[in-house]
Amino acid sequence: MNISRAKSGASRSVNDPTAKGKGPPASGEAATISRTEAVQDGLRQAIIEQRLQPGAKLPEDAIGDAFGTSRTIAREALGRLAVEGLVELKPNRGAFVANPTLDEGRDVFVVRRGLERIVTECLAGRLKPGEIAVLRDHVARELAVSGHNEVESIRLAGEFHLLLARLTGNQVLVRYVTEVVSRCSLILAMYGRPHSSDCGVSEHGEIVDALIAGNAGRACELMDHHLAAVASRALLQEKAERDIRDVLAPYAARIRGLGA
Amino acid sequence: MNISRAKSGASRSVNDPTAKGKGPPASGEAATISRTEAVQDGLRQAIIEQRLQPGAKLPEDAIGDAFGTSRTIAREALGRLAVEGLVELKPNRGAFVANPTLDEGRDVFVVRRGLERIVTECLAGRLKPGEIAVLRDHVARELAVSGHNEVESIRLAGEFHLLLARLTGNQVLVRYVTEVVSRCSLILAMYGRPHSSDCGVSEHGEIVDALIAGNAGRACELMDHHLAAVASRALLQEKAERDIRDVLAPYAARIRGLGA
DNA sequence: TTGCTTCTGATATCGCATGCACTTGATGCA
DNA sequence: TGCATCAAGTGCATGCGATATCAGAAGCAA
Repeated sequence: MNISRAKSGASRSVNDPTAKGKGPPASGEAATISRTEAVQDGLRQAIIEQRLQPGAKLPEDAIGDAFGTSRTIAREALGRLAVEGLVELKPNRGAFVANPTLDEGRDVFVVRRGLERIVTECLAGRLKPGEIAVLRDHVARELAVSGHNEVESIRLAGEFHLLLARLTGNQVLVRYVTEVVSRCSLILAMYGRPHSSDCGVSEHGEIVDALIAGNAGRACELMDHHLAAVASRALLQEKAERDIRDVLAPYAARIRGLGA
Repeated sequence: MNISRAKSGASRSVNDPTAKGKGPPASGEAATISRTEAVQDGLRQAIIEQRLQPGAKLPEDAIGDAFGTSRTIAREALGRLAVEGLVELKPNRGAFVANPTLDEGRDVFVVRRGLERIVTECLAGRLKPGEIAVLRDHVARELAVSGHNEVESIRLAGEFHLLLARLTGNQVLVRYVTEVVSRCSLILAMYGRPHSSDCGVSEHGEIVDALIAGNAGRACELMDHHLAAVASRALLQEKAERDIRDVLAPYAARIRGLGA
């Protein structure tokens, strides 16, 4: 009844052409495909924020219900998230929140460092005054919430990197950086230390300075160190025992001890 | 009748788990989702080989018919190709083969150079004997067809870069490189000179040599020059007048001349 | 009357929901 | 422990309403 047709208010409101940020009919990836994208974005957010735990099952029915759409839309969104690497599709079994291994995490960070290096090279010395203002403002906001709003802090930190990517004007780069930042968020949530998973704000500021100065070499170096630091904070072995066998190993040992 | 159900021989044969190249059930992007992927691959190939001209309409019905599936599958394949950038989706209008502008082409090449730089850094000095043999063999095959089989030559050239990416073992990298190589193929076909759109084979050989020698710096330099050369050959203005307005401009001028 | 613009109906195709068959994993039973 | 039965949920095709484009008709100006 509530899904009788596109009259469901929630999904309709989403469908209205709100954020059409792109240039008019110019570049490739045209206007959003509405509902699928809405569900995709919602799920992505939920996964990144760990509202959906890694490994959690994502039944098409349940997602359709939750978003007020049919399984068709849910299914398509899941397919795209699978391409992004945030969801794992098991044939005939369904979709699950990705549960990346530590090695996969390392791979993602390797690619991210490479991509952000391109961003840095594209931007060094080419920032316009207005863009500089936006960046400075962003860093200031990061500084403001730093220390007393963990969630927002992490969100802004990711946003900083996306902002840089967008400033290149290179849509391909934007897409890839968006993807790896998402995946890194998930990986950080899984393996990072609870309270150090955000970027160092001061490092962001330094990077902006180097970009403005037009010192490409230094900017790249700073960015790379910055990401290396994030990665090393993220990819700690300590929380890497998500694998059930590792988690259960000590218990199993205890039991074996009893038996012996 | 022929689409009564999964009895259609063509699509079934495709569905059988043939190429499951990936490691068993290990990493993220699990087993292929069969039919959708088959259609996606078929369309991708057709686009890259220019059997489907840039800008050509891709109706769901027609694609479904062609592949012996329903619109559902065709639709999903088109959606994924849109994410890849090979297809453009216009809301309520349908799908079209991407028609990238020269600027978009440049963007893709920028990202490709960055990605392949990562590949090179990952590989330098770490190739195992078996892998070296595979690479040498591939270059030899490129040399063999070079000059008298344009199509195969281009295919092998792209394959060389994919091969390198795969050797890194980094699945994220593999996916991104695969995508940009596809898009570069399309761009080369659109804007490149007819007979120089393939990679220089000798350059491939040199890159392999540098990788084996473990000279990361030189390998990166070679790779970057190589791709810069490909890009410069590709992104010529001369064929950039695909935009109808540009193509017709001289004719319009003539008419205006008559009128005046 | 001729040519141009605008309106309206027809058609093709999309967006989405839903139904049916089939696979998979679970449960009960020998 | 091994096997048959069953339920849950995916995989896919298809139907229905919606939307955009196009052809032709009507209206209007020259």
